[in-house]
Amino acid sequence: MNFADLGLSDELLRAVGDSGYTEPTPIQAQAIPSVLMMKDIIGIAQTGTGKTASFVLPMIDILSHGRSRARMPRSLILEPTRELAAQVAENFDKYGKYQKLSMALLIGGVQMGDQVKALEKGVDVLIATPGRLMDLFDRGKILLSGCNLLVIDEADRMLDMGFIPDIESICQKLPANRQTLLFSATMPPPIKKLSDKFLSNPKHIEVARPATAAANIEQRIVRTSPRSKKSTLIDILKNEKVETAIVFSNRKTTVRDLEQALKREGFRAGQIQGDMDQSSRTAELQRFKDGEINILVASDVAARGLDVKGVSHVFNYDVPWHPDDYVHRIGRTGRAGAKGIAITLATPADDEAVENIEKLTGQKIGSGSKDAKPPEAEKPQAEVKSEAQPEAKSDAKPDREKPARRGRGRSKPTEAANTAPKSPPKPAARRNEQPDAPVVDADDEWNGPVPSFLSASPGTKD
DNA sequence: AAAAAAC
Repeated sequence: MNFADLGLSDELLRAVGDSGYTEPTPIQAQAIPSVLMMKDIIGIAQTGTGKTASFVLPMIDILSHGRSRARMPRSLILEPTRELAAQVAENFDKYGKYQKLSMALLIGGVQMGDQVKALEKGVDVLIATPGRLMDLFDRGKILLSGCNLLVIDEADRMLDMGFIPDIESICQKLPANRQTLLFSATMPPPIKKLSDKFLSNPKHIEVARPATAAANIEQRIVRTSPRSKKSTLIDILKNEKVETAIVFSNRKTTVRDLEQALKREGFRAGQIQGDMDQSSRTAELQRFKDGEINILVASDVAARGLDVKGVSHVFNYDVPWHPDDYVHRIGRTGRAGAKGIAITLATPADDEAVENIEKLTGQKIGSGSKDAKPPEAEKPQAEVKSEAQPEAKSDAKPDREKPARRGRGRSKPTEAANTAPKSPPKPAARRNEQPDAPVVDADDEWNGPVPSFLSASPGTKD
């Protein structure tokens, strides 16, 4: 399977090729032809599966025909956090470079002026967080009646954040005959309801079981006490050769304190959390990507979706109270089949939270992937659902009009394109265009500059 | 228990 087989334009294929990709990930192979045929889609996939490109690529081709009109964007992408929205915008830049496309990034925390100006000129795609979008809409700056393509990304996260009423209200402002793509890592009932209400006859695509930890991430737990937590972390950071790490904490205040403490210890540390103004958030992330700092202390604002290349370690300074968050956090490392190490600091009070995580992932944290088999073994725990069929015979074609088929039935290990290949995990510094572990790979998500010591030059292949 | 998101 090759990108060229998916029905994309030459310009787009060139841009994709420039980025060093040749083979689509399973979700891309399944979604792209359908999106091009204007079908609705429900994609069950986490970030890191190549999900973003699965809608960005076909959208660029769809939008390259036709013209935008003032205040009437032609498509809309909704994202839960500002950083994710920015990340998607970067994808449009990267893959749309040979086509002319206008876009506006509508997120809070920044001046409205430029956003309004862009809207007035007319844009092909709007990438937005719900709050700012609603705000601008209420101010009469946006008409959504010409918006024929809607993407709801990270729907379950939107649910967590209480955005569903906003999403519903936005959906109702769009033309009824639009195309809608909904992506979610899980399908809790409210999301199911939402999709029943706002999607018509969607094609279901599921590429990875939600809430499984990737086999290439070595998970460790370190028992400690609340009092000695900080010194424990510092010891590990010093003794283990930690190249690049994201340190997650449950509280914004802890993030702040910890960043200070690490700096005092001489670490090149920075922070990202929601109490910082947007410019600082952006700047800190950039410093991390640039390699100016190598330790990013973060709240869960950075837990999902953010993909900075080459993060060697993830620390849970606090055990997350929702087991889902654990999976998302550790997914910031070990991408693309590279090895990653996730270290969780646990105090006795965290016992229950740890148990819940182990229940969810079906593996003991302490022993990580050690007690089982090496990552490249035949059947790692965190195997992708084998039902996702990258081969997709010709049923990428329109004939398939089954509604709500929750394709649970088949579990034929097909061609194995989506089961872990034999190849050994690639070193973290390697670029990859071929996910070994679809649960957490994805160079496609983040497109910004990368710490030079973390990544090979783009386009470099093994 | 927290975090995120508009002004």
